[in-house]
Amino acid sequence: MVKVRRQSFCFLSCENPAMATERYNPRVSEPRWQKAWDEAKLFEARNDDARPKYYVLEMFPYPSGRIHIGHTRNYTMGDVVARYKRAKGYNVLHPMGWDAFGMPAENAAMQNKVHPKEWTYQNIAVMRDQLKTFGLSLDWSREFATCDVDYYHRQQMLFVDFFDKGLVGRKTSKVNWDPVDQTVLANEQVIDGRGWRSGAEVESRELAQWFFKITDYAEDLLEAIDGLDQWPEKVRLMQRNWIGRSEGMLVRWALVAETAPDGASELEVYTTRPDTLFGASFMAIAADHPLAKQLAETNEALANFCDECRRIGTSAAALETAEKKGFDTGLRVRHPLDPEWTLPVYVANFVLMDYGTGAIFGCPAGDQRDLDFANKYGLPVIPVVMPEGADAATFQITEEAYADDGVMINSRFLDGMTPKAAFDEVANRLSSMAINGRPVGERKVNFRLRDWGVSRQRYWGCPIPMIHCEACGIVPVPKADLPVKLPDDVEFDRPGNPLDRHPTWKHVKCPKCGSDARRETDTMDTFVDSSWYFARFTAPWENNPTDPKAANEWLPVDQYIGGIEHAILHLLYSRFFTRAMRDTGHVALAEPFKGLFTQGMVVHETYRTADGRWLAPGEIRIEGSGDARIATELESGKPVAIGALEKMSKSKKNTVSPEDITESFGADTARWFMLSDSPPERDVEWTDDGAAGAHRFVQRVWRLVGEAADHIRGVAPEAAHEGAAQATSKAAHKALKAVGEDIERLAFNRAIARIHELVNDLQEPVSALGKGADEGVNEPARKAAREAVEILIRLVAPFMPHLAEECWVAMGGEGLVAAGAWPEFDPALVVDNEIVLPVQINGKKRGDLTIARDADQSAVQDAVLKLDFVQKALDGATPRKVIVVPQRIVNLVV
RNA sequence: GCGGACGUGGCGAAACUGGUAGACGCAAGGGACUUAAAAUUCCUCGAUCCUAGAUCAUGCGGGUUCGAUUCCCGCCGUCCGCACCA
Repeated sequence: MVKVRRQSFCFLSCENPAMATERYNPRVSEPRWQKAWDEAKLFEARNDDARPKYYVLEMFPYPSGRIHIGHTRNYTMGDVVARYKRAKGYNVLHPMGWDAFGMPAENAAMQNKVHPKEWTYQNIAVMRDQLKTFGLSLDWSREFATCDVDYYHRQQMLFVDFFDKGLVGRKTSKVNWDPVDQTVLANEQVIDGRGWRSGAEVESRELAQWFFKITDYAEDLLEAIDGLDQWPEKVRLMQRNWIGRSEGMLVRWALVAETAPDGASELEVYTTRPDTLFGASFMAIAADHPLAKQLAETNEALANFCDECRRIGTSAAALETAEKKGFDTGLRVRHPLDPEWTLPVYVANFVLMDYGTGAIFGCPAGDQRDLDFANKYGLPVIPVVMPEGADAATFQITEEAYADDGVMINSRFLDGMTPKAAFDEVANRLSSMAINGRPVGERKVNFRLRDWGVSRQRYWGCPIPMIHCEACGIVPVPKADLPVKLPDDVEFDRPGNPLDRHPTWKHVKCPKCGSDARRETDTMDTFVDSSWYFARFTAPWENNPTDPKAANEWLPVDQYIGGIEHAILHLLYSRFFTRAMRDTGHVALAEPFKGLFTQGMVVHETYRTADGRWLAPGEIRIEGSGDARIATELESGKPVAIGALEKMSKSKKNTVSPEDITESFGADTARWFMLSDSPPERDVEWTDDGAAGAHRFVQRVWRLVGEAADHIRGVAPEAAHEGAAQATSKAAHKALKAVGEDIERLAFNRAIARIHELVNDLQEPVSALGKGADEGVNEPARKAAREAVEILIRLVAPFMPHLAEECWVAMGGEGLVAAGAWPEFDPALVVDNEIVLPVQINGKKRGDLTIARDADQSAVQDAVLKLDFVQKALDGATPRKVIVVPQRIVNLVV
């Protein structure tokens, strides 16, 4: 059988005289209803609406040029929630905007000689039109792009406020330099030693950078994760690990004077295991430690070793198994609890300068790295913790360190304690001792989280509103002088920052002293732009960054939907920003996103020719099915290898464009398909069969409604509580209850299954309406059918809003479905008076018992014992045990 | 290496706090309608055994329980995150 990729459909019913209904034509209907919603301004949220609010937001897109089918799944999920909540009576805010600054616009400028601004706004125009064909219930009146002067103006105001509040800093530090993009990257943007966007190997450079002091909030950002109970556990865990809190001590070790270089008298280390202090056998410092640098000046071998460590440091990913290496500096330190005991100081390649103090004490018995190191250099290994019940006299550590809980040994006054008690004992002793006027030991909480470097040496970003003055130092641009606008006349013929080489832009007068000064030419990391857009949506017309009243009413976002790839960066930055905005008076809350949902991707098979070219789905033909499928290239007729399901990407050409679907099947079909079958958090595979199946269902609903319409138009809807029609009403009300619950849980695939069931259940009663029985007798059936079909349309509406409107008209309904209320289910119709209880014998199902719902335990038991198959199984004996689980099951043990 | 998630028909999956395993859909096979196709519609569809019916089936091996896809222990596999964090 040959399958053609896309089928054409005749939209007129093809010559079936029994059914006069035309096929549903989305190409005509969809634009009509989009226009109707638009004209009614249905989705424009008002800030003065008294109804309870609901804020649903999908992560806004980068305007790369085309909307991707993967985007639309994300937006469809949000749209189902938005439409459902609107129907439930909420004042819903569901906005859309564009994450519009960033590198690709500059790349386009370099390659195609288009100005980044022009490129970006053109892309936005195209993508906006594409999005609109999906019939999303978005409030387009609040739309903005982060590259709008209006938006980045307010971002500069925030930057100045943060600066005044001490939340912005500037420091010279080692940064990750991306040699391809010629810019600095945050730690989070370096993945396996490579730039997250360019993929180039990142170099290490010293630069003066602007920082947001996210570490000021480290403790709070960590603790508040506990309260984010509507976030996926996975994301919460990832954030906890990223922040990486540890409790330990700073310990200052005195240097043995004869071995110390000029001016150095102590070595400060950070440790989480002061309890193992008596197991120490060496000190290790980072190659970049000041002491190492000082010693290297007069020790060439050491200098060489440090250089080697630095090189490994930058390409660490490949060297995960890198051997532990050290260099004995000759320096020695005194043990703080035994002045007679001195230890050697090494420079070691596994000690990081930017964690703790860049120096550690090595306890080989309790740490695998230290043990490897000690074994290599013949340093002593003294076990100080042994497992409970082991023998202290014989317990030894040779190849494997013991890092678990246990009992202290070989540790003088700590012997016999638990490590925890020993920790406290050592902490107390060291705290009360002094060295150079400071305590020898101090308790200290340390974080893995670093401050957020936001300087980027780029043009297409928000200018940092700061001025460098020789006399006054760093001076913020006065608010009255904001915005600092990007100049339009820039050249992209060379790498580097066009702002920096612009002839006039950076020359300004110092706002303080009036002398010649220089503008900051760095722009902000684009993650800054997306760290507060959700707040801006609450009052995008406001002159200040926010209207605090509006922001506080709308925020937090009730349901935020986006990709798992933002689990750390974007979400952590946004949580920081919200706190910083709180502390500068722009909002009154700390957590921006109450509910978070991370959706799966849309994936597609890949196709590749023998000579390695990727082919698009449209360039091939598939024959056969299952494992026997064979693909051939249309143009050449040559065989094509069918590859793995992968995230749709341009490079692999396995993309499906939204137009492919909307132009043939319509947006409703695409929306329905993308939410069917796969749970929303999982990936969904785009298949043509699946899309065609979804479209069949669109037509099926349309036919069902068309079939019913003639018989129920003008009939008042009313549920049937008795008689044959009751089954119809029960099916509808049960589905109504279930679908509502499923949408609340974002279980769209389950909701869709329930709607399928309802359509199956309604088919027979609807068909029966036409079979001309006496009108009086049919009246309850017609009323019940009317009600059930209305419920069906309401249930379908969040998923397939255009179809729902068209069906509503066919039924002679009034008003727009999109403006209508979600019906309420009748509790009496969702329970059955008679239930079917499965009956098990010894845990295996042997039959059913149909019995009144309210039958008590003994009645159930009596009825069960009378059942034929039970009597047969018992064969006259009495069961040893009868287990009756009310409303669930009966189990007999014989 | 550390941490986490997951593993159910040919496929996507469902099964609420332990209670009928496979709802719903896709694919497949067969029939009806049609000159024919499309569309529609009806039936079959986890495996094994000869039908009735039974037995076996939720990655593998154990355990707890009247009863386990669900809880516990140990393996195997897949995916994700972190990665010398002292």
